[in-house]
Amino acid sequence: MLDNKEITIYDIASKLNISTATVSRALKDDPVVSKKTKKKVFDLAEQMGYRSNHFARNLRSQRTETIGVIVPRLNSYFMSTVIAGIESVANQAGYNLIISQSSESTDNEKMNAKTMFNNRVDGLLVSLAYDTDDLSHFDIFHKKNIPLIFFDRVSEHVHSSNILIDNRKAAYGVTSHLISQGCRKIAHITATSDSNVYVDRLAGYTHALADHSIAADKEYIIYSDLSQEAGAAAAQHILQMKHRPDAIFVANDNCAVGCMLALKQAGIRIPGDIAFAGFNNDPVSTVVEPNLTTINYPGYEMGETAARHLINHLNGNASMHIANTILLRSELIVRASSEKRR
Amino acid sequence: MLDNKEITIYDIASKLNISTATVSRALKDDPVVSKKTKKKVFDLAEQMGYRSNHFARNLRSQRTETIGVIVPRLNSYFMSTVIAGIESVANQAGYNLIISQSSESTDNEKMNAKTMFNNRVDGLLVSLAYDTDDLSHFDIFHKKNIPLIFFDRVSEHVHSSNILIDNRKAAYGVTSHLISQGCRKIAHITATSDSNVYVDRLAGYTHALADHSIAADKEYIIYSDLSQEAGAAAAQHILQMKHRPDAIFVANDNCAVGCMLALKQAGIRIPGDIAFAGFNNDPVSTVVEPNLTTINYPGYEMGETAARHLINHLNGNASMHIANTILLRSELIVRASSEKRR
DNA sequence: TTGTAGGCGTTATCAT
DNA sequence: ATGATAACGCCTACAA
Repeated sequence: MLDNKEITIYDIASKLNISTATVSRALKDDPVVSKKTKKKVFDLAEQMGYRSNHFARNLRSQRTETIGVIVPRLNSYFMSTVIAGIESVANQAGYNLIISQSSESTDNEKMNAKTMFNNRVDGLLVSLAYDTDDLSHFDIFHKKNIPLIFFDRVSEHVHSSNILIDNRKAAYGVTSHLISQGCRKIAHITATSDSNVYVDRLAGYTHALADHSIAADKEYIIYSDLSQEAGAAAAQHILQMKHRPDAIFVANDNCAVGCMLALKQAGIRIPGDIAFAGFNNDPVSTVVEPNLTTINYPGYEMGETAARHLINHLNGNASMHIANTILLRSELIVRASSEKRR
Repeated sequence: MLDNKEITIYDIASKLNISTATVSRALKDDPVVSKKTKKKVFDLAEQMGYRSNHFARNLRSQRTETIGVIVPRLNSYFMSTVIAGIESVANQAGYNLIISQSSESTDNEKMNAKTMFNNRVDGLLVSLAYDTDDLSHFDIFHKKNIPLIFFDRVSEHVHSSNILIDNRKAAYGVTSHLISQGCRKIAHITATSDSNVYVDRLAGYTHALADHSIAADKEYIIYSDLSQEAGAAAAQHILQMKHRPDAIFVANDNCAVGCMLALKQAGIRIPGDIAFAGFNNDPVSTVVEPNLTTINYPGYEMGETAARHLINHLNGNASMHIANTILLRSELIVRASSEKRR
């Protein structure tokens, strides 16, 4: 038995012989309505299976209670963790999430942004695609005063906040750690991307070398797409180098693992011949043998922070302009892959 | 400079001295409108920065172009892959996604369902929480004729479709494979859950043993929460068993990996002493050594199928009642962890 | 081919 | 404490 007829406040009002205005007020617990009336309204609404119509409400109130999320990929450990964090905060605060992925394509990102805009999200959380440099597709949000927060893959945009970790510092720490283990010929595998994430990690690596008076060698900077397969390919390249590195710092764990496995297969001992460090603290880092030294990247917390920051702003509880950039703490986790001395 | 004033079809109509009806029709490319008028409308709309108001439209049309998704957890490899699949199809078809996680709690699931209902999703895709057995919180959807599709963690509900793999058959295949490798004392690590997923895998395991005239031993069925830590704990249990198994089939890869690592640490050789098989084809399965034999679970495809199925139904292109259950193909991937003979 | 006008369900403003 | 009523922006009979 289907009852497709939706109950509206008119139905409740007419049954109770009161006005829709009173019903509307009662339903939102307006203190101006008498307790008696409220109870009658609540009970009847419950009994008739009333549900409020968000669209009518949004149409009136010009708010949607919806947050848009655009990420490069949904199916990575890191990103799904971030999204779990966002969801938990948003859900608690009564906000809905609409989520889309750019698949690392700036064109998709533009379309996604437009969709979000047309859906009139109250605010937007974005992690940029690999090679997005022009941010003009986000201008419309600023024009309509819709708050925009970038996380992880961020970009300097005058009117938006950024939430990220200090990639430079983290990479500096990793590299220094490798140096402290006696390594001098340290390679770095990074992405062919201008994203802050990889640029900053490279900068941290470079600075650490310089601070320890180790000459930088261009040959030791290897560009890839950071996939596990790319790690294996990088391994082949490394095997053929004249001056093999004695340590490799990879910009993410997945790629590090691919590289490690391939080198091991070729008879290289880790960390004996080559020490290893990754980035992210992905689950694979505790599965690969030896376990991978890495940076713990607090994805869940980043999601929570981004969502909370945005919602606070929407509620007028905090000004987004004050905290233009929020840096989350990250930490070095030393595991066997880099312990040459113990 | 902010312009918060929204452009409506009224603005366009009055500027062009035509009616809103014509503008509305032109905007949706109604063939009844003259090309000339259409062009004028399009151009002006573009120029004025018009965007249609979904809420007004939804309020009229009683549709939302939104699909709700409820999953137990967002941050697992499998689930994020499924969601990526859903997103790609939904986005292509012009549907939005609103996503929430039950965190394996039936209470959360109920709240999520209610939220989805109040948001008037056009349809709902659900993977059930660990211990949901009563499905009455989904009755409201059926009452309003809102299509509901379960995937992976499903349940027999008269009015909904299920999309899953044949867990029983897959588990039967895994177990038979282990038997073919010469194993006779095969343990199974599963979840303390009545979910079809684990019940069916257990059934497949049991049947395979029976079909090969191997006596089932209750001691060989180990219950856990299937986390990596639980795998390690199971390993301790196994080490203390009088009659140690010579093979272990674990209901997911994560837990299998945790168990393998702990056993290896204790000096057990894999597959020599104990062969291993998991389930899901999670990335860790190709990182652990030896690589883990597993079942390839087509998560992305499952997401695509679920979304496509739902959208077809919403568009009236296919009846959901015809295909009440859709089984996706899964396949055994044999890797070193189970190859006793080669 | 275009226009008129009513209604989708809610909320805010003004009265009472 | 409650009611009447006008928006919110769009769509679609029906009329012209």
